[in-house]
Amino acid sequence: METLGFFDQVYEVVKLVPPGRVTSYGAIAAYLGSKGSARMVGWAMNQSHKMSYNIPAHRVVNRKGLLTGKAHFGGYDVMRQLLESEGIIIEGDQIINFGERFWDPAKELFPL
DNA sequence: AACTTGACGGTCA
DNA sequence: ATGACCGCCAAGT
Repeated sequence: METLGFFDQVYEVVKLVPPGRVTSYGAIAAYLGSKGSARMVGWAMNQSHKMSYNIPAHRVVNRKGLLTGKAHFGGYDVMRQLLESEGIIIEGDQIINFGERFWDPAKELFPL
C-alpha cells in the first residue's frame, strides 16, 4: 500500500535539492520510476504553494535549464531572483552553466 | 460525463 | 538547429 502519494514523493525529492543547484521535472519523474510523468511533476509544482511545507520549487526547471515555471511565482521575476540569490547566473530565462548546476536525484540519491 | 489545458520531454521530419 | 506531434494524466470547465 502506498503511504505517500506521488506528489508527496516529488516534494520530498525537491526539498533535497541543494541551494545553488537545480534539477528538472523529467529527472524527478525518472527517479520516481513509472509512477508519474514529467507533466505530473510539473503539476505537483503547480500545487506546491498550497503545502504547508516550504518547497523550493524554484530549483526545478525544464531539461534545457529554462525557467519555464517563472509565471507561477507571483511576480514576473521572483523565480529568477531566488535562483540568483543562491549564486545561479541567468540570462533571459536560461541558466548559465546548466550542466554544472544540474543536480540529478538518480545520481546523488540512493535508489528508492 | 466529455473535453480542454498544461511548471514536460522524446522522437521525427 | 527548429518545430510539429504525441504520450503522459490530474484538474478545471
